[in-house]
Amino acid sequence: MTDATAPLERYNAKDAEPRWQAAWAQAKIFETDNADQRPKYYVLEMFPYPSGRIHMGHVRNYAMGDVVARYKRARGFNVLHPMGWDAFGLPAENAAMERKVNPRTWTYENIATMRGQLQSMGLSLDWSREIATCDPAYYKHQQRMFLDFLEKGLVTRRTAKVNWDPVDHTVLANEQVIDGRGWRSGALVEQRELTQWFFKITDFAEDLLTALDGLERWPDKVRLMQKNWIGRSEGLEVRFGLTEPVAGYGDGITVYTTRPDTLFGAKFLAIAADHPIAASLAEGNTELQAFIAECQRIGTAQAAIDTAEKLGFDTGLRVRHPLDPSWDLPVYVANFVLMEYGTGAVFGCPAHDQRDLDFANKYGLGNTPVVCPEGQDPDSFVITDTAYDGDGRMINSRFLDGMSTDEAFEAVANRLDGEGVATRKVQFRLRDWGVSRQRYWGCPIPIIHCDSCGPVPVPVADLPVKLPEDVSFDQPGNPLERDAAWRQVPCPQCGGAARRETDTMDTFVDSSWYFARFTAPWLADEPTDRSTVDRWLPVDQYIGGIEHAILHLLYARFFTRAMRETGWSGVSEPFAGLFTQGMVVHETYKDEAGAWVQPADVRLTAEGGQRQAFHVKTQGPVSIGPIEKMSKSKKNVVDPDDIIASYGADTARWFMLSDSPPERDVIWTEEGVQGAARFVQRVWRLVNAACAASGDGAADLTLRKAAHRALASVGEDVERLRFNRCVAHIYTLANALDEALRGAASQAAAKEAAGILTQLIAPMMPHLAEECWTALGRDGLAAAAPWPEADVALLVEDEITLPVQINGKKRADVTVPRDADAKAVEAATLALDAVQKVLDGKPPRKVIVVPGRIVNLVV
RNA sequence: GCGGACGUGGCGGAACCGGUAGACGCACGAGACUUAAAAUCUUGCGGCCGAAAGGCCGUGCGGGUUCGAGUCCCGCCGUCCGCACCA
Repeated sequence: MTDATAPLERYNAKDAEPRWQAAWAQAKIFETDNADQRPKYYVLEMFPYPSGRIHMGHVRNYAMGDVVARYKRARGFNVLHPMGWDAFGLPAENAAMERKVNPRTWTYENIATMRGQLQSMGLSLDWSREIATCDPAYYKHQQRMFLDFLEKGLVTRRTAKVNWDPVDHTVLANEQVIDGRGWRSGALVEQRELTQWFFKITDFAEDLLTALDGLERWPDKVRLMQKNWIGRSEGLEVRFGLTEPVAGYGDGITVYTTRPDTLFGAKFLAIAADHPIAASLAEGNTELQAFIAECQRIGTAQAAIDTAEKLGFDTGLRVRHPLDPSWDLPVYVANFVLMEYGTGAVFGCPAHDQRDLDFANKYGLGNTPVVCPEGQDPDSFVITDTAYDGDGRMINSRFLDGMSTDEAFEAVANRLDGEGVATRKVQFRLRDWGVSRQRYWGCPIPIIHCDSCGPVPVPVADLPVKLPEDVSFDQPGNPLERDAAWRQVPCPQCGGAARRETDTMDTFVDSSWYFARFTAPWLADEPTDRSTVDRWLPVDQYIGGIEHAILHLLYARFFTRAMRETGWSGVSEPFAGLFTQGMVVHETYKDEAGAWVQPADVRLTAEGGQRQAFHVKTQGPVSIGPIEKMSKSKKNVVDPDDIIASYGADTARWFMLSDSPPERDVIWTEEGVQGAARFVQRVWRLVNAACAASGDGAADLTLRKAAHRALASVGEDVERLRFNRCVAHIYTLANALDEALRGAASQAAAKEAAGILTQLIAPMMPHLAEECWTALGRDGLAAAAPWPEADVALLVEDEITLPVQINGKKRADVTVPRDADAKAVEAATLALDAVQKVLDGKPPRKVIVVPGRIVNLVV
């Protein structure tokens, strides 16, 4: 019943949104009080890198987090929902080189821009807790914890082979090398020997692995990825005695194996090219030197590894089999053995390892099967070019014959262990986290190098070690190394001339504890306050991209444990609930010349279902390409500012939450945004129509049921982060309200339903909700209103309609009272005309009644 | 190669513990209002047969379990993701 005399003005987002943002800020309703005694809820989205402008991925991420924050607030929780900036990193230095701006200036300008953009989204953030990791007030505490970790033995400095990114001129951690390339630069990574600082993440390998089981609100996928990354295996370190000692090395080679059961199938030993014994042997052996050099050359390029043949070099050395001193095995240097894993040496069992088999076949070493699959005749079991790596019965293995592989493993382990030849060893794939970066724009490592005292920690009282402000980027490399004034300092221990560590910390260190800092970012002297951090952590709901499944999420788990060890927190796990959202993707467009065209320049038509695209300027045809992740290179990006300017933040948020399940990619389409914009206006019309309703109330009960059903469903789905379903429930309620207004809803019932609709949209479209709240004449702010309780009595129907199947096919419906028992349902079903016609006087062979679900007759 | 996830209309997707497949939205068609367009409203929309009532087919493919399978089991095919010489 819309009032036709005075046409309703359209909802004006441009006017309403800043107005409500100001109202929220003034009421300070999103500022969180640590002393508030209500149950806490900490919701956090991964903080952004201040690259310049926010992108649609940010909009999606923060829209989701904001729904949770606003919903939990309405549910009576003391919600912490902070925002900050992951502000150190290479792009600032690249900008400095390209545009001659100071990295700090560049970063803070970006922060200002992006803060404004986030604020225009209407996010319910506590801006009073904002932090930037490049602020000395932040990294001071990171330096403090570095020193604490050092004292606890959780930081070490050692020479190691590291991944060197030749484009970014810095070292990368293993986690930061993707397919042999730097995660940022995409450059092929080289191996270099450097002295570096390491965080001893491997000290926690076992705990990081087993604790994954307790992270029940993490995606299985992420837990599995971390599990594989940590890569635990149980095996044996076995010493093979050399028939003759090697000068400068010793008289035995230790290998690591997870298959000691197959020891009687051994045909050779293989050692890594950079194994110490290989180095000893290479002295004076130019052939071996050449082979080692060749291995190292191939070893740096991932592509080569994929195709590289198994190559070996017979050293001429012989070792004795640990279970039979009369049995000698040749020792090869092989290109497939990694020095970094295990002991850098393996024994080869060709029959039961494909790689060993390839190698043995190439060098004519033969094979002896020692594990026979169940059901296979041992006498006819022969291995030619496919190794058998499964379980079975031991054969050709002397005292092991007849045992299972597991029994044989134990028997060998016990025997060799008893003889002092082998020890059981749990091996991890995970390696220590190298945190040294040869870059300027990062947290300085608080160490001073003194020729007489070695590396000396900077005294806590002298923290922070601040980055020098006046730096030049006119030369490649790290400006800190060239800054003599900054570098040269007296040794804190002996007072002699010394120099600062010029490496800075990996920026992943910065993001490994920011969630803890948010709990009390104002603390000047300490990183955290124990009682505060212990009350807020773990984060109840963390939301971010899947790309951090290993990197950031593993580092943060380590760092939280290290903080626990050093007393800065009492918790072990940083994130109790994790949600990984999908990407924002978009169609790609190309003009006739094959150049990428940005969506803003494309006009789409769809006459008769045939989609066509034209360039808005030239009117020339544009071809529609595949849907891909938004990227600058393909120009398929949509600027959030443009969307907010033309449609408003609520429309952008609503569209982001509609349709696609949040963990999947969402396809950004112009039609979709327009659909969202239409719904914004529709809600506005409905709420106003409800205020003007004047029906006799005939539709009231139906409407109230619909409203409370939506209320219950939306609540349940927000809790499970199924925002696309929330959207569907809200549409259903809007349809019901429309229907009821056309029918005869009373004003009271219409306004109640409109009020519920307003509260349901409030977490997603908060500005529109405030405007509707005011139109409905409700007090205060919708953002501060408690969540309405669903009336359970309205959720159940008195009568239910069940489908009736005959032989599994639906043939009729039967309507029965809600609490009808199986007998009554059966009787009602058999009385149906449609059923009687089929039965034709005969009784059904079987009747299945599932109360509240279905009836199935077998005839 | 190893590990994992997924496969439903023109599209995004829904379907809880095995119980009415396609909710909700987008796109599209027809109609109303309008001089016209936009907006809005009504209506249709998996395929085939039919005027309709209704019937048959249908959740990647082939089998199986079950009164009943998108859902469970076995075997294929395809797509995506992660790891990748890890001993």
